Amino acid sequence: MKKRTTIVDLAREAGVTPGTISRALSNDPRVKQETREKIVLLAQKLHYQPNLSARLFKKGRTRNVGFYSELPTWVFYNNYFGRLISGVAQAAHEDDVKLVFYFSNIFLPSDGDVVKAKRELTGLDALMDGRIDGAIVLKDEDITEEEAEFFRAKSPVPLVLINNTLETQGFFQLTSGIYDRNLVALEYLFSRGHKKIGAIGLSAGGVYNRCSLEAFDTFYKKNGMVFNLEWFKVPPVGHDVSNSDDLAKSLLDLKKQGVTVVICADDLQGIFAIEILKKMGLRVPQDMSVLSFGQLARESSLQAPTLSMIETDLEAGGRKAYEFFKAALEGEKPVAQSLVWKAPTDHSSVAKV
Amino acid sequence: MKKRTTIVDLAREAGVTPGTISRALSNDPRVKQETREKIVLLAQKLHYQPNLSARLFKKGRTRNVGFYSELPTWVFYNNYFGRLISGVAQAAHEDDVKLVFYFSNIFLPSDGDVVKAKRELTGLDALMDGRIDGAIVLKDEDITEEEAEFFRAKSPVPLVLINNTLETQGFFQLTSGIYDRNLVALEYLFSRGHKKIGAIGLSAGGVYNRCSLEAFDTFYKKNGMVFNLEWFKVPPVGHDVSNSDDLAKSLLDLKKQGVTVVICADDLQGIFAIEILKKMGLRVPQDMSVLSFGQLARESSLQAPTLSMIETDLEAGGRKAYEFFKAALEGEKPVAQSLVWKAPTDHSSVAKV
DNA sequence: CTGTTAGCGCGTTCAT
DNA sequence: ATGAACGCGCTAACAG
Repeated sequence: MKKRTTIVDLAREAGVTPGTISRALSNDPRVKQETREKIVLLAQKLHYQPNLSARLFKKGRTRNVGFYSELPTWVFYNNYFGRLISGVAQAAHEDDVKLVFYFSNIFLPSDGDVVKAKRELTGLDALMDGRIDGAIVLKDEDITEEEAEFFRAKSPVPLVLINNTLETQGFFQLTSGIYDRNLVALEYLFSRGHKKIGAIGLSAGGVYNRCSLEAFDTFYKKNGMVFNLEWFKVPPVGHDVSNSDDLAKSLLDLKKQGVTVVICADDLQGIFAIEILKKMGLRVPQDMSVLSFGQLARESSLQAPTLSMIETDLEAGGRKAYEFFKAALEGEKPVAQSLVWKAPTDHSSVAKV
Repeated sequence: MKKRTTIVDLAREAGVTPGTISRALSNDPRVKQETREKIVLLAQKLHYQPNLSARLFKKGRTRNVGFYSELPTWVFYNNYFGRLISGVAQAAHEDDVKLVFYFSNIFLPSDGDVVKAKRELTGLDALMDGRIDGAIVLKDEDITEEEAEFFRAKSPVPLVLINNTLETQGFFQLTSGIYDRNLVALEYLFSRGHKKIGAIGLSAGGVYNRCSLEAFDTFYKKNGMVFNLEWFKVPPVGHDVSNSDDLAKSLLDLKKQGVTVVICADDLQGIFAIEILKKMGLRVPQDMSVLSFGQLARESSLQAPTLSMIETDLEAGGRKAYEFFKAALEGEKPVAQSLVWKAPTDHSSVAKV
């Protein structure tokens, strides 16, 4: 492998000092035209590339933005998170900032070393390693107040929290808006005449179910009705949220109770639900409508006539997260914002009751 | 934002020199136990985090591996490339190396600056910016010999080429094996009795069609038969490879010619083909079998009874690419390898002819 | 055992 | 218009 040609090599070759090279290549007006031309030519000839690491190191910046994820690497082929990341990547690229990935170690075995074990515990520590100017943080669960306090006080790099449900003081945040999007869904379904609305949650104990239920409860109360807790189905602990057997059992029970529409946690769950309903001999959406959140994956678009989506622009969300990172770098006052969710404009996939 | 506490701050506070701090924290045996403990305690108290940028800068390494892509950022939510990237990310993470993304600028407008324009032209130049120890390169088309020559001679960082079809001397390579996988497909289909095999290609002029056709030609000749060029359908230039109208026309034509199975370029194309065949009143796989390559996306798994896949472990491929990067760093001799493609073991989705 | 010095590659002074 | 010197944070070599 070829050794890097440094500014010193170039200076030696050109018979000048490194300072002159630096000035010549950064278009400093105080350098003789003739010298500059000679240097530029020589730089091309020797294929000199300034070492950005060194340059940025001196400046105390890295022009790297971290993306921290506590989820496994399937975020790279997941329609939801992948699109979010895609947005971040685009914004960063246009800004000539590199996107660097950090994954938590919580799934890896500890080797017993205390320092390492501690790092594995919080994971976020790694973001303070000096290799990034700040990070966009995708937590699995809400950040604890203890963690928040620590990073507010000690972190030399700003953190943008995404996918949090609570507002954590002192951080830029882009929440996924589980509560919000369920409200949008409920309003939409009410407008289509649905009164008995079912839902399939995610694994028990998580924020998704909590926030969703809160939205259901609030909305039904506001309309002078009571939400039946039996209509909110939570897959057994440890089960895949798209497990066919669980889904079939839940859907059958909902149907028996006269539920007319089921809200699924993600598009995949929705697609499976539709398949199961059809196998049960039910017509979708006439006998049961199915609704979910996000953007349809390309493969799922075949389901478009039956699956209705409460939509959001995830790539725009990613861009927004990057903007927050930039704002935080500039020292601006933290802002919390939710993804914007919109009701469908094409009503063909949700029955009118 | 808090200022970083540096090794100097720590040294001042502890009443020792930076050298001692460095040794104490890197478990150098030549430091008194008492001193080390004092320093470790103080480091925790002040939340000192060694600046990895500085540390690695001195060592002349970055512990960053680049992933260069000439494809848009949908690689982040694409089932094929996303899984490949996922494998790279896992391997890098386990090795405590960060994954940094580089995207080509070929889709962005030039601002007229000559240097920038040149960079936008090749794109790969950016990989020599000193921020990474090497890179995994996902090109859209094969690397030109001119480019190859340049990087062989001038690049201070090793490049691992993926998705290339040609073997380029002097580089570690993981080819996607378009030729190979088609051979596997053809052998499998012959073993199931198929003699008239159709295929849908990608946009005209690309390597995919070229390599596929070569495989078809070779295989048929070897078996004393002639492959009918009419059986290889190429979508019109500029059309989406899953365009319904084009697919319908192609499939109808294939059926008329007595073709019994169609090989699709990717799983999405395959899924659409199945839908179209069904709409045309044909039974899949009895009247026409559909086969494709890769790993089924989760959403596509609903098609399992009808869509047959020539399989490969893409995450393993990503890991392999990372191994190649490591080997290249160690100065090992370049190796070219193809993804390993396997015929299905469950034959229910391909009819016996 | 610990302090001192030098230097990684670069940009930015301050001189000349 | 250019050279010389310094420093970013850290580690390694050399002293003591």
